[in-house]
Amino acid sequence: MTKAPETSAAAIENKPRDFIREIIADDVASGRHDEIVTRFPPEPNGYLHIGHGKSMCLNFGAAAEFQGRCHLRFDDTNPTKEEQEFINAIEADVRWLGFNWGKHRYFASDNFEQLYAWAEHLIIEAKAYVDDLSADQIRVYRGTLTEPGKDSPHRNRSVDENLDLFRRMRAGKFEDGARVLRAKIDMASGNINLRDPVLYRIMRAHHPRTGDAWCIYPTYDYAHGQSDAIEGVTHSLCTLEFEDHRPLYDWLIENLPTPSRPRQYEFSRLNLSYTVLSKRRLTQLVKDGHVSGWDDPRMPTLAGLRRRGLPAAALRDFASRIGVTKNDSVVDMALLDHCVRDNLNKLAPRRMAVLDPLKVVIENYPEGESEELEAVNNPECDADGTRMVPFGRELWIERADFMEEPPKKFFRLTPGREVRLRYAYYVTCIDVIKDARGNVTELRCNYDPATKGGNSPDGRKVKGTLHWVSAAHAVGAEVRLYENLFTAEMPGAESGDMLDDINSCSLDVLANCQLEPALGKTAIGETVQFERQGYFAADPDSTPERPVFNRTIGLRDTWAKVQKKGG
RNA sequence: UGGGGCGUAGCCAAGUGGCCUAAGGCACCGGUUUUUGGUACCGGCAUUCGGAGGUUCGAAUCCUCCCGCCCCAGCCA
Repeated sequence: MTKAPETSAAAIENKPRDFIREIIADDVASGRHDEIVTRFPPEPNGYLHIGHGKSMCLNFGAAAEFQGRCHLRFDDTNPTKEEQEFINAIEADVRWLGFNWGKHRYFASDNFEQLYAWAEHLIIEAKAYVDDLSADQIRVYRGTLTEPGKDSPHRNRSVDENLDLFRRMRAGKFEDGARVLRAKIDMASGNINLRDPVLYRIMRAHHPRTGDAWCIYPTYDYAHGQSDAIEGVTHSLCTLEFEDHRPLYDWLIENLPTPSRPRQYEFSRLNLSYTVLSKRRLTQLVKDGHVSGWDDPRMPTLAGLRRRGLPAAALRDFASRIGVTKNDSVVDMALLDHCVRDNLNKLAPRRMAVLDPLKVVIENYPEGESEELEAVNNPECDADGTRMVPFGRELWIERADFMEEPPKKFFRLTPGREVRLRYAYYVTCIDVIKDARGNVTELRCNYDPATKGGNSPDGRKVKGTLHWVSAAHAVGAEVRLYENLFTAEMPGAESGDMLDDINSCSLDVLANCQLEPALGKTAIGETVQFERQGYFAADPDSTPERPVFNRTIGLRDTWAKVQKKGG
């Protein structure tokens, strides 16, 4: 059930599935490159989310389809925000999603010495200069969106003076922020990125990779394209907001003696309804404690989705379904849900678990006895075989599966009605026990021994089939039910503050769930189907005595829809 | 008001002048099967492509104008 066959089929047919692959296919056809090389370039300042997943599927996927390679490159040019913890987490997430960078793991910081040398080259060519203006002054000189900027008074320093100043910047002779190196392009350009962009800034910060070797650091614009060129990247794919950086990307490549000529192409970033995907906002959710951490199962981070129980293959399937374009779009969360159900339906073992238990006593079943009944592990996969499930006189069923006064289309248990207990027997409710306040506390039923396994020899039919757990054998557990983190499709769209749309009911912890015995041995991270309810993944918080499950996603529930319609 | 992009159904998205009275998927609505009210299967769901003109025998695809939305004024990426 992996997606690999589909991917290779697409590669064999060599059918571009989006405009990026079309560009690559054209370049392959024209023989522009010997080998296609892409790169996935995260900054290690946070955890990867599903939007990065889309990017990885594009970069690693397209490279593989064209027999090329994809590098993992950390864009680590700002040591004030980057941490080793994030580097480790990112690598784990890329691997989990199913991608392999082989020996091609790079850091922009690997290139610091070369980047510095090229900066001197620009200075010597009179294409870069050291500016003494403060950050505030530079902003003023930059002009506005509609008004051109003004040249800095230091724009026409001599090459020698610039070289000297820049060397002293590197040598730590100046305070943080005292000077910057700027490209000398065009202060009147309509494109603000071309108004003498900053290439280097002075920043005394400990870098996770280079430690304290540097006190000047290159900016993204200066480091990124040159790192692409050094690595031999042919297609540098990024999101739309970098579109107007492309002239600068090209300017630098054209004015530097780089070993190759990469090209940048832009596609639209992923937006998903009912969640947020900006690193700034995800960081805020974590830091302000609205979630338990980066791997909270409600988070759209890869770590969160993994803990929630989403299979990596479902995420890859999702990526291929949403496509790659330049349209601003918001993908319906329902599509992700569908991909998850589709994958898990084929692969997840079936088990029985009662989330909200109601006691049932089978009056005509002998006291103190029990038996084992055969249950199918996965009707979608015969090879998964069967298992034995214990049955006894006292059972747990789902409270929602009984109604004393049922509405018209309620097919489940009700006084006097016969239903099937899945893989067990037909039972009929003969009495309802209540407490002083009138709450149902227990059901008394009779079973028909001739219906063992769940079929009646006389061919009589029942409308309802219920899941159940033998009370004597049940394993107690905690189950965590999740909903979307936000109640609005686009959090914060109305008020400007996403917190106004946060869903206060996004987590519901059920402490008294009863599971069939086999569930007590579920491996952490494994996702199973609780029959008739949904898919659930064993959480790392589980202990041998008490498993904890996260609801990955519920089964489609047409009964809930019927109920809703009925009133 | 400068620069750069984008507009095909509720959502995503094919389409690159004639086979488009516009693929496919999600969602939704019907129905069949069913020991999961799950799955699977069948059927429905844009005479119309942001709008208006124009070119053409013929336009979602070409041209013109207009409208709407997104991004850019970090020494963030």
